[in-house]
Amino acid sequence: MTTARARSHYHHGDLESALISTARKLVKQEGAENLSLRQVSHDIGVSPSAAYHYFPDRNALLSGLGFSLFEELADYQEKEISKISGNSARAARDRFRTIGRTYFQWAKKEPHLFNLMFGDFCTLDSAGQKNREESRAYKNLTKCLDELYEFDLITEKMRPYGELLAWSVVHGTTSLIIGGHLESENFETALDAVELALGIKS
Amino acid sequence: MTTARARSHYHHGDLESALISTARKLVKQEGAENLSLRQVSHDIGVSPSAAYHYFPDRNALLSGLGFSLFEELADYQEKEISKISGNSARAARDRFRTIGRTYFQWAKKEPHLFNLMFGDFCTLDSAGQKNREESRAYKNLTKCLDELYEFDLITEKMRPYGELLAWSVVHGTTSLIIGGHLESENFETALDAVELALGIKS
DNA sequence: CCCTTATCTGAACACTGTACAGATAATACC
DNA sequence: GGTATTATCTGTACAGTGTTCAGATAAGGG
Repeated sequence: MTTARARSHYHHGDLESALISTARKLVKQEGAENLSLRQVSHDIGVSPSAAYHYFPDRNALLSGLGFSLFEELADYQEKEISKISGNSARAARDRFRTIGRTYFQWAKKEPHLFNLMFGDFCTLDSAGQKNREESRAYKNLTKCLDELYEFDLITEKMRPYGELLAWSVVHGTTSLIIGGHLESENFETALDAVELALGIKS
Repeated sequence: MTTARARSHYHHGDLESALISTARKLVKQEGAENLSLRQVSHDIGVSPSAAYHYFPDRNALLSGLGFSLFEELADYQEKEISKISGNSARAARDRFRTIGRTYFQWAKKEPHLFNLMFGDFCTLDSAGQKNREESRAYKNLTKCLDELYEFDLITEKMRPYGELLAWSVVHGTTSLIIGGHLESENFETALDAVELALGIKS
């Protein structure tokens, strides 16, 4: 019972995840709009039409990849956050900045993958699935802000705006920087602004 | 001396702007990634290779379109801002909100065009040109914030962050909403948050 | 061992971006 | 006004794309 590799060229064994992972490799290099289904198939060593058994069309493959990328981002965030232990106000603040920074750093390291996640490709059809995973990253943010509430680190009147302000600033600066409309240094400045706005760090 | 239309099918007369405007029409409908150069040429009634006299390749046409869209957005913003006359603090605040709202409304009305402007397509090669026009929209924001400074409507400590905070929140919420990750109502809430953060409206 | 079923192939179609040699018309010059 | 020059556009061609579908192949259950 070999798990993945098959000796014959027929019956690859794990085509679906092979499609996604080599699609990931190619999108990472060339961007989503330049992904060729034929190239994916060729790299795996399989016929061009084989993919159609797992994905109805090219967009579906990109959506599937996009979905897995939201998982990947959330995993990365959680891994980094878990490095900061402790129940202090200081630790809570560090975790807050880490949430934003991991978002940015991930995008900065994989701009093409980031653009896929928030571009036109996987938005339409698989929105349901995506939002579920997205909410994992969103829940990390929510949990972190709750922690700040508990330490009374956020101005009363700003509490209703915490998540929205933090997410939109982080996402906004990130995508503007990725798109070349803003310099990288601005990201930390923007994080400062958010902390000031929420009352942290005063 | 007819300006544009030529009677023969040769020598269209104003092919470059015809290419951009029908590209605009098609991108608006189908999105930038689905734009076909052949379709553009066909719609104009010209040979597929005619476009190559004005744009080295498909991306260059999209870049040219993207460039013109930044002008269009700035024009729209300025038109709406100019409707608010007066030198009062109230007018300054209205203009500030209008800057953000026009940005959002334009994107909401033309999501595909918005995605082209901030997507992968026109970022790389024509960055210089784009930034010049972009700065027109950015200057509108800067001027508006200066007005708010004059009326002493912005907290001292938040002044260095005004532009960055406003732009990133507006752009962030806009692109998240366009992408389907956030509901439209959140935009006005985000504007409220920015005003609160900067000290306006207190 | 055969037969059903999932999996993959191969050839085909319509379409794409792009290159290039040549046709066409506008323009400059005499 | 007629002619040469130049910018503009056509036509054909090529390689590559997404997608479809009939059929080949292997796996697994009876």
